[in-house]
Amino acid sequence: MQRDTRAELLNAAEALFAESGFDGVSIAAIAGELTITKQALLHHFGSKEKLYGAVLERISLDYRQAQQAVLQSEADAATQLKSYLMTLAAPTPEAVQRTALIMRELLDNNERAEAAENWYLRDFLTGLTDMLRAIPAKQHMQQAEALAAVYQLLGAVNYFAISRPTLTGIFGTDAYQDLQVAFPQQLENLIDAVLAG
Amino acid sequence: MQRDTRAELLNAAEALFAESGFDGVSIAAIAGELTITKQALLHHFGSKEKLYGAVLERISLDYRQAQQAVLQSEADAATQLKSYLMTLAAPTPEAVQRTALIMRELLDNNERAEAAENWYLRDFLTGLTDMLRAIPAKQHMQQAEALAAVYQLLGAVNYFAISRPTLTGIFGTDAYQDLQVAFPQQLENLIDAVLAG
DNA sequence: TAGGTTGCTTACCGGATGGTAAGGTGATAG
DNA sequence: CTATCACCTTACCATCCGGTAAGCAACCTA
Repeated sequence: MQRDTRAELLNAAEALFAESGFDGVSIAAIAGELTITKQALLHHFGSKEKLYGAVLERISLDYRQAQQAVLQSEADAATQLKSYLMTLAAPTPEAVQRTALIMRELLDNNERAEAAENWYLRDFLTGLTDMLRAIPAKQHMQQAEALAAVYQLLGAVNYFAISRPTLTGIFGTDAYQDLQVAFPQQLENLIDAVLAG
Repeated sequence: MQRDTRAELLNAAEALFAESGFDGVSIAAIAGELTITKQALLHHFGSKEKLYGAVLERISLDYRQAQQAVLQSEADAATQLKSYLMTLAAPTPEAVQRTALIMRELLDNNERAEAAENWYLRDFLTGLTDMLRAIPAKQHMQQAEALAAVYQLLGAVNYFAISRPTLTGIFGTDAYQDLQVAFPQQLENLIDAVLAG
């Protein structure tokens, strides 16, 4: 399979899985995005589950790479972690899409527990806790404490990202504009408060 | 329809919708939980969408009632908000279930945008922002700022709640036990840091 | 006792789903 | 020139889905 064909298929699958979930999308719908038949898609990926796995794998790799890039900057540990979290909070469509997909994965992990995929997330999470514990004031933290703290920061970032449709529905698009301005400011406050404490 | 029959049906539907999502559950599966036929369930609720709506409605009502209960306590505003958030973080199966269902709703709201359901969440959210702005040190906050801050706290609480399967899969059940102990401690730190700032 | 309502049942349906089987086409390698 | 292989097609299938139609027994009411 051609490199870019595969990438385009993964792009389409990622977008649709993020939007409607594994059960909410048919492979025919994914194939239709690129005017390919359902059977051609199955030919490339074998099954719907494997396609979904390939999407997850690509995301985890990208996440890890972004983490490594931040780690190689010259800034101190606290600044590195903060800037990485602010990057995750960027409201670009691609970032929001992936946030949604990961959240769906967390929710669905009960039933479709593909242990294999977890290992990618493991690196991502331990990378974050390492970043936190690299901060001088936080070196006393136990592994569990650091992970809990990191998880709370992730939640603070990600929960808002997936709520745009609901929030605009409730408060209107104008109010949501204000929210989009206020959110990163408040997030900065929160991160500073946590990292200083 | 009998009161308790309806409640039992809603219980079963709530559990299954939370576990597998709207598309991941068939009405036959829900009916099977109470050993009645799919058609009996349809007879009571009309359609799958309406059943789902009834589940959401009951949850929102309960959320609002719990909020009102906290508001009628004698404690100061900061303590009220904090104790309410800690209540939301309680890892009881029922609370986790509802957290998962609401999160799925946020994710699916794109396509199945039933505007009606949003209004229940609206009261819940404005109730929270009111609680925040009742704190003397926070009365200067704009509506959008308060909502953003509240949303971050909600995310910090809820993201962890739905991640148990994934986290136990990655780190094992023993490590997850430690996490469950560390989480509320860190959460208390975080809430204190935010409310004091 | 007649009529309506509630709470179910069995029977059925059209459509969509994930997946299989088999065949064809064009490029590439021996 | 021929064999292989990647890539894609049409044809087909068993299964499950949400929803409709019609009927039936129990019960309440007039």
